[in-house]
Amino acid sequence: MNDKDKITIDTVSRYAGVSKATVSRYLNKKYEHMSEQTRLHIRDVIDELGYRPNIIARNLKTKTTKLIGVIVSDVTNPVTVHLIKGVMDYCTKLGYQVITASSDESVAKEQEYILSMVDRQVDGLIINVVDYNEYELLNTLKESGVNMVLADRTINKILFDTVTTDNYLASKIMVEKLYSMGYDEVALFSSDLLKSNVRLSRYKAFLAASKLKTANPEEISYIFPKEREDDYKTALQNFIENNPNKRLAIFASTPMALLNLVNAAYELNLHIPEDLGVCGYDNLTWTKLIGGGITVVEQPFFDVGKESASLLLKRINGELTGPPKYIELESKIILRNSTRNPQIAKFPK
Amino acid sequence: MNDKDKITIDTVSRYAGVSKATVSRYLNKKYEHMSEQTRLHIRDVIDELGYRPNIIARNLKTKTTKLIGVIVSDVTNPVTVHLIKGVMDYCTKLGYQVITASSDESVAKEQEYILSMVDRQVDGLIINVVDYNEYELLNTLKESGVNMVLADRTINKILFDTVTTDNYLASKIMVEKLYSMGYDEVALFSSDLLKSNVRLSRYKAFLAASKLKTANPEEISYIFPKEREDDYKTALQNFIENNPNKRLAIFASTPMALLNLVNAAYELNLHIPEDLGVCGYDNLTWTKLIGGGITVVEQPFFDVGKESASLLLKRINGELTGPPKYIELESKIILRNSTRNPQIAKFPK
DNA sequence: GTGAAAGCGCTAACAG
DNA sequence: CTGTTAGCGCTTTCAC
Repeated sequence: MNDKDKITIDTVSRYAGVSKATVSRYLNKKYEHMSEQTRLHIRDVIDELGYRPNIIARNLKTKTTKLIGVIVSDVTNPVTVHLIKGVMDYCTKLGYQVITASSDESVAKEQEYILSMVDRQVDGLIINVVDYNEYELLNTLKESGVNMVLADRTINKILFDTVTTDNYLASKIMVEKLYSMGYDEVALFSSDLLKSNVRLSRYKAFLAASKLKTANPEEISYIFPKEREDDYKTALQNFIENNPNKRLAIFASTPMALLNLVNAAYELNLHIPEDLGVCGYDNLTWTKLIGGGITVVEQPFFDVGKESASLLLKRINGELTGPPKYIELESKIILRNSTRNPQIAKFPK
Repeated sequence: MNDKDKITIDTVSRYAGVSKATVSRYLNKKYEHMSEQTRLHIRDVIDELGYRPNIIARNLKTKTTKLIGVIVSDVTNPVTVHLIKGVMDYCTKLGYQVITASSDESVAKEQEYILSMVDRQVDGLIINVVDYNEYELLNTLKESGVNMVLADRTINKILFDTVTTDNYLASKIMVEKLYSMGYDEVALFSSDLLKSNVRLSRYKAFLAASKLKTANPEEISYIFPKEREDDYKTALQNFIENNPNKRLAIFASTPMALLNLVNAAYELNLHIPEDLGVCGYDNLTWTKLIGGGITVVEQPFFDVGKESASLLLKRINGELTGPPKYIELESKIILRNSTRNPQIAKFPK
């Protein structure tokens, strides 16, 4: 970053005894109408000088930055992280770089980051939206032709290409499977579902799957807006006391709910799977270990990222036109020990 | 991204009936020598037009991008992720944006990403280096005055500001604590330690702490370059068989080793903490749950990121000059159930 | 307090 | 096959 001896395309052209245009052609690999001699010569001069083109100058001229902005609701989320990796790997391979931000579940931050990325002239945006409501800015962006794809979380009005997973279907199958394995009653434990379509879909799927098996699925849907340990314990105790002599299972529709559920079971001295069947989202490391393994729904998050990037770059290059696509990738149910053994739940000792 | 009706500083100046220079002053909040009237007027025109400055053009002129590059060895690593978050939060607050890449433990990729980020004129770089060897590029960068800080992982020659954690000290204390709690023999389980100073420090600390307590600490240092489940099982069995009638504990110096160790114990039907004391790195979610909680060393990774960013931005702004700083942040030992109960190990049934 | 003009480093017609 | 020229959209002296 020394200022004096900065080497620009001008330096190179002077040393090589050619024009800047020719050097530029070389840089952009437009060798067609270029003598091999000058090509080699320019190469040598560039080598010798250690010249590196200034991308910013190029960006200004070409009005394209080869930058993709990614805004996720939480970078530290162990699941989201694979989405980011999927985006990165795909983008990197095609010569794009990725600029990341974490909205921390705040719509205000999300908007702020969208704007600052657009200001920075990113070629496109991949967003894991905080809220399922479309807002003014999104419409404006849409109108002004900003390339954007929604990953994982969706908004109610399909304005942009969207890549997500089969939350409804996978959850429905999961719950149905529990019943068909021999459980008499399946409850839902979920984190707060106010803002995300993802959680809502899983909830609806639970209701749909339970409808034919139990009287009031709403009554055994436990939602935990505060994620308080005690609430989980109370709910769990509640569920068991209200269902004596039944084989019970719980579907925890978020990793947080699953974690808290497992913890509550531990604290109440309930054994999994002897006293209680347990399954949930997602396939985190610890789910392999606890109680000999917990049955989970695994979402293809790397692929969600990859597919999002793929759609985005296709839009950017004009390879894809027309109305927004909506893609659901298939989740996988991983059966483990925690749902192995439907039995009458014993009351906590 | 419409081309026709693009609104530039020129549009604004024309509408406002002032010069581009004045608008530029407004944009950069140089209100000192500016009548309130024109200031307000320009504000209104900008509002009305919905003008947004083109950051790229500004970057080209000012030769500063307010972009920070972060290259980590693995973005999906649940620990690293907090480092990134620390960097992001700090940078965002100061108006910088973060461009991220994952070297996937490849020095070649690391170099490639460094170069492409430098080409993109990032103001500075934060790197979680793959290898402790300094290489040519690093020296070149150093000489050309590129601002760079090394986070978590270090290189042997201190070329750049470095922020890491007290790996040696924390590991030493951890092992000493195990002995003082009543364990007779403490083994080390570690992932491959070829390339990272982090792992090497922990290994050396183990040797130092064990020296006075046991004859040949090297012999009970188990390294697993392949991370194969069976190797863990064999090693564990080995350690126990060779130490009959002793209270045994294991220090797993990486999360991977800890995970595999716990799994191996499970498979061998060894109970934690009844048959075996276990502790290790890092404080991942699942360590709270397994066997009523596993004792771990928790590294302040968010702060490592934050401090790295802080140093970097200080260098960039010239608030910090002189030789590279080397900072070790303090880890915290979290005592849990897994080391609660030093007992004679029973042979696996 | 404001404007004119030059230029950041590159690309892309258009000539030749 | 190569050079000339005119910007991209902004900032920044230097005048006035």
